[in-house]
Amino acid sequence: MAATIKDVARACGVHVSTVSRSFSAPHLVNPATRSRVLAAADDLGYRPNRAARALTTGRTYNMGLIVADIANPFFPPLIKAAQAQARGRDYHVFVADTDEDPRVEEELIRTLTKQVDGVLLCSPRLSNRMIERLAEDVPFVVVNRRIKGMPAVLMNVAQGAKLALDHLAGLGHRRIALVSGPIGSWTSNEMQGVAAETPGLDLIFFGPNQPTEAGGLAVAADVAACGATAVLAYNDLVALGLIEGLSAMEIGVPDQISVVGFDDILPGRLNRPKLTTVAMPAVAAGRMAVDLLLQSGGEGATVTLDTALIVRESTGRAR
Amino acid sequence: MAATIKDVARACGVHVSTVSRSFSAPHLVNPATRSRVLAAADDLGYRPNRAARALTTGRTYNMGLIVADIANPFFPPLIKAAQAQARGRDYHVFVADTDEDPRVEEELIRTLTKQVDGVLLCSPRLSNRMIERLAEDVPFVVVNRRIKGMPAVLMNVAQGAKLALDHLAGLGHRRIALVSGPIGSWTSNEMQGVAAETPGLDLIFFGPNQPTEAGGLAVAADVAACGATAVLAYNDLVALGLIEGLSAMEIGVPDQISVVGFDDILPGRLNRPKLTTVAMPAVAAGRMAVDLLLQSGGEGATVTLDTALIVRESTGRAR
DNA sequence: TTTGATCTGGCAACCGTTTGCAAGGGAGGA
DNA sequence: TCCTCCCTTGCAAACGGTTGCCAGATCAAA
Repeated sequence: MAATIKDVARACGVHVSTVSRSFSAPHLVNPATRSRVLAAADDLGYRPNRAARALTTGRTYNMGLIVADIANPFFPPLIKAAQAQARGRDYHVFVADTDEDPRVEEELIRTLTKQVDGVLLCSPRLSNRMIERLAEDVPFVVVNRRIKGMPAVLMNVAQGAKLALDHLAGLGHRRIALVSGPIGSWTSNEMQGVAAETPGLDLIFFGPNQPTEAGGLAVAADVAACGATAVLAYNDLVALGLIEGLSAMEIGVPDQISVVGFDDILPGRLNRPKLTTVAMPAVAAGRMAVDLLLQSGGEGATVTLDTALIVRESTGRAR
Repeated sequence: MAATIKDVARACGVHVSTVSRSFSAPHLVNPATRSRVLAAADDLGYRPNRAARALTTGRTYNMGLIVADIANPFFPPLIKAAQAQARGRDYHVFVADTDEDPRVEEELIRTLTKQVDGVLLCSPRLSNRMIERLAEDVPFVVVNRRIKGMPAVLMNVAQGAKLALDHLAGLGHRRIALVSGPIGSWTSNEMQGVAAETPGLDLIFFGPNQPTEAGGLAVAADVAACGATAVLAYNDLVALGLIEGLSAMEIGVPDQISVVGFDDILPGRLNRPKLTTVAMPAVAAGRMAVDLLLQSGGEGATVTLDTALIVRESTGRAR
């Protein structure tokens, strides 16, 4: 159907290798010949078959980007940043969603392995062991996970959590609920770690939870019952679900309970009350991850990006 | 590095073709031989190279899914549905985002062409002519666009717009602002068409606009100034931006202006006031599009899915 | 035992492209 | 005029698989 390198070669009476070189090693072919080839190629609408090329070169100029849940508004800005960055390097990004299911994640990685030069693993749910094993077949860069010897882009969650807790403490909150995320989440562990070592706080842990609005909605009653005057939520979706649940119980935010989220996603900015949250550098992370993958070729560089507290309307003085 | 079909063949003393057949044509090989092959393959961690396989078979078992903007919460549910459906058919979906840029869209399609068996084009921004031309190289299914002879999944926007306008008319609104989307948007045209032929309405058109919160924010002042008592927005993001802009001007929604959106995305459900909107069947559309692509192989079936009006808090009686 | 049908597995060509090697030709130096 | 050397191009193998064809083996029926 579509024109191949042979068609082009035949059309201008040269060998296929000359056509090939006209594209990938122009200095090896006579300028006059080359322009004839290019003209013929253009005429026939020829475009090199990247998959076939990859077979011999070993480079696909594709990279995979695996996220737990595209529907979580935290990811799209990261994805877009990664795609834009990759495009600038003549790479294309294939995005896939695992539905928060480690088995799907593994299967996806295995499938992708041969079709990409590397994979960006965002907030993976697989075990470190499994990730290390899979890394033998294809280079990884992990985002929001620390794995020994593997290039990683981390967001300074500990810093953000500390900022948030200080903010709450400054408003007079002592008894604080910590609504964590799914099992295997590095972010969740970081948050809990910082909280646990902050002195003078009376913490109540809730988890694991789905990292979604539904997850927040589901724990709202428990949180309300535990007597906390403030909540630190795993992410903004959870925080929004929580606020939704609380207001359904006629519990005002921030009048009766203050809520802080993580991520700084769009719905949080539009919500009433507008959500106080720890902003995660998703765009920078997407860009960084691509650069790391393309540069390092697997060396274990780790980049940590700063987070920032954005105070809006969902936090107030403790009663 | 990774094991190839040759390694497996050598490991159990058979020819590569026997290994190949053990996977892709089991009935042609002796069960005993086959289990030896499978054991050796498992042992070596062999997985067929899909790209290489595609070279001879012409089938990649991949499909592309191109959207204008992943960050628009309308798309993720559609993407997830498509991925899930495809997974069930042993297909994988590569998602890519065009940043609302037709040139990026074209480039992306060209790149994808050889690496996938077909492409799902969601709300494309390319011209019909260009899409028809590209369709010569790879089968398409378009979502939310009608192109002669090309399989399509449409959402009944006209129906939804009519529902919304009737709702507003029933609340006593006569002067209604229509805030449209980007140029080339089929959805936008459908909306305008229905509105224009609805009698007894005093319509003011605003457009084209970016299909985002920023787009809504940008026209808020004009909409406020035009004297309309109600607005039909291109999508929920625009509606939310509009509400944001209006409330910054101390104009209450729905007290002074009613707002209806399109899509029914999460932020709209969480927003205060909760957004009245026309729900689009994104999940069904994602599933349908995959089925159409896999069945038809390019025949021009068209599926139209119903929409529904969801009345929440952003619409009220006209003053 | 012969015949023929049915299985099974090897051989080799092919998919579209790249790339090391070598051959041909022209130019420049001796 | 002859010899190098470089530039340009063709040849063929390779990448990792699939598949049509053929030959040998097996087995049941005659």
